[in-house]
Amino acid sequence: MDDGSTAPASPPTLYDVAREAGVSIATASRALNGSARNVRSENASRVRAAAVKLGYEPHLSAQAIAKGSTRTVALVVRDVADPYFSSIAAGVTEEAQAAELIVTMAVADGSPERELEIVRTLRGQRPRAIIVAGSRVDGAGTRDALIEELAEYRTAGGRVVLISQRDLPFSTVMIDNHDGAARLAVALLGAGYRRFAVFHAPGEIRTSRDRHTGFLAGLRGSGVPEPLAIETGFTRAGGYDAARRLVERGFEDVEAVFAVNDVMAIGAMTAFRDAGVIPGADVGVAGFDDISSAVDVVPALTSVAVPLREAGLSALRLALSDVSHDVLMPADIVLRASTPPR
Amino acid sequence: MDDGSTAPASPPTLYDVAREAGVSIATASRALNGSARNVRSENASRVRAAAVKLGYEPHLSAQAIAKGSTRTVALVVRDVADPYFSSIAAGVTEEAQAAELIVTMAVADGSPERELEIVRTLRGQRPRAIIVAGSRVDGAGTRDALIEELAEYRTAGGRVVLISQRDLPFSTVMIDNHDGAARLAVALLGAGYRRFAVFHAPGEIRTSRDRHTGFLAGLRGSGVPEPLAIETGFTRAGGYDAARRLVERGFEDVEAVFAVNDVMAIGAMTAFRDAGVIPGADVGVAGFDDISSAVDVVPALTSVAVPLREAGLSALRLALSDVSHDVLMPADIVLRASTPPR
DNA sequence: TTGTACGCGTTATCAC
DNA sequence: GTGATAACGCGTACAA
Repeated sequence: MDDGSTAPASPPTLYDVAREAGVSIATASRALNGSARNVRSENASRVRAAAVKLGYEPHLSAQAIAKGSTRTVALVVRDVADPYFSSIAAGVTEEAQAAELIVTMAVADGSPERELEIVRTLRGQRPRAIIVAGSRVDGAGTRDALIEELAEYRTAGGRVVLISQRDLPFSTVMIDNHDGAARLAVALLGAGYRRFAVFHAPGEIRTSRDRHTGFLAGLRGSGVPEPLAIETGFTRAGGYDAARRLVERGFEDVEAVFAVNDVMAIGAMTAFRDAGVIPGADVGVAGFDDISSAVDVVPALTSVAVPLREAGLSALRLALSDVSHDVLMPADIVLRASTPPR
Repeated sequence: MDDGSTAPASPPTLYDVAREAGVSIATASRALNGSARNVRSENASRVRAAAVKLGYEPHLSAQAIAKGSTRTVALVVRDVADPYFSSIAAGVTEEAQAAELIVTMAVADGSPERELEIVRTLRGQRPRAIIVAGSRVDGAGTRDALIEELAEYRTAGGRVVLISQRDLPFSTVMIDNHDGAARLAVALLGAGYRRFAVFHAPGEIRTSRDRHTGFLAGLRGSGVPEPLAIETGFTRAGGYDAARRLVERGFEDVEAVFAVNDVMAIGAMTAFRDAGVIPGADVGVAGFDDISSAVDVVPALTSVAVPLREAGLSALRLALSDVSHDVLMPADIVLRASTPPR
């Protein structure tokens, strides 16, 4: 077919290495992988030399199929560019490197269908574990389908770990959304705030809902009026938009805003300022997650600190251990200048 | 060996599906993978039914070894949690999903040795392409080793694409660091600034060096004094620290600071403020990258916008195309309140 | 249209 | 210690 001028250039195989070293393929395998130390050292070094000379690198797929197991873990997140998920991803990859595992990452983009499809393809990789970081959305048949897919994966010997809320029957690294938000509410009450608005995402997003209801729970019994709820996107743009709408509506009846995550809160702060409203002075603002930029914004953002990187670390550790339980990541309230005492 | 109470639970294979459907393994393969449409539709549906019933998912490693190619691309970054890299990663994964490719990600953590080691293991995956996002560091033998490793991968049929500067002999998506910084310098001169400090990273970091020298080049001929150069880390903490040092030293002779990336600039702004120095008013601050938080910081940060996500998209597209050339991502100066005209 | 059989690169089980 | 050789799960000539 080809004119054959250039070879198809396929990578060297173990067979090539063995031939180069003048030994059998079996010996070459042993020398390189060394499941047993029973190779004459002279031969071993010849093989190693041949390997580097040829630029040989073992074919992981071939190893996987021969050994019946991979050194791969799969991670699915909603959006890598979001600091929330990239922090988790950083934790997972860090722990993976330590365990000499390769991590493959997929982005669900907030779509349950996409998420399901991703888990399906990922299963084909036969990864040691699949870690799904909180893009979970309630309702729809996709939820059951996802459960089934993950369950099949598990019965086939895979480990699955979820990060966020325990709303699916799998080991999960839980973020203390409800209680964290409740304690934030109490802290804000303590700072003298009594009239609130909550910027939240649509109800199918579990994380948003838990933080929202948690906040309300924290307020309960204090006698403060029911917070104004403004629904918007779970993103910076969503926060910006909600704040803009709040200003247009008039915000005389709200002293502080709780946005269910920091990027929303930060977007809201900018929107406020763009509208001539000074965050911290004219209106308090609080978020959730305590992403790193929370301290670089002005005024510094009150938030609920969640050890995201550690959550990633624990998730993989949990996946690799053979016990199956849950882990709760603590949430710490951190009051900053965006909610000065009043 | 085992008491056999619970089966080892290995995933169903194509063979199981074939048996369940009452056809040969070849027919099953054809029905599911469908390289040709020559399967009686009745059989085809039986096979598909059997597949879903058994929860079958093709073993990607087995397919890879049988077909001789994977549907995988590898991405190596310095730090996922850094918005610079996570934006690139977002672009790469987005394009990958579109091409139905799985992306495996590794973190080099700023260590050339680690980077080399990563590329080596990644080669074992036999990915379609390896994309290395600018953690390149000059000097040391690791550079040549990396070149050789990537070259071997390429001659073995792999595609390699670099993101950042064209300092290695491979297709690269170039960020216009030098020229962007030069134009920023000109813009700042135009805004009336004449005495500068530059916060830069150690010289081995190419990106930092290029932006630094580019800035100096932009100043050249204008007759302004040589900028004060402060070396620090390439991170937010580095920026914070540099600013602190500058304040301690006294900054009467500097009107504006150019930090070679935005996270450094943002860290610097916070440090200035912590020291009672108002960014924008007492000292101008400019960064590079135009990460999303640049507009959420106060005052909004002057920066050089680089389409990072697009860089990721192009990188993968370039890797998949069979031409081998370079792509230059434009850099746009965006003047904001952190460098008001004076 | 379908099934048999071989090959992909590797590990593991044997004999030697 | 070493070398054949049979797996591993799948694709695909080739023959039927």
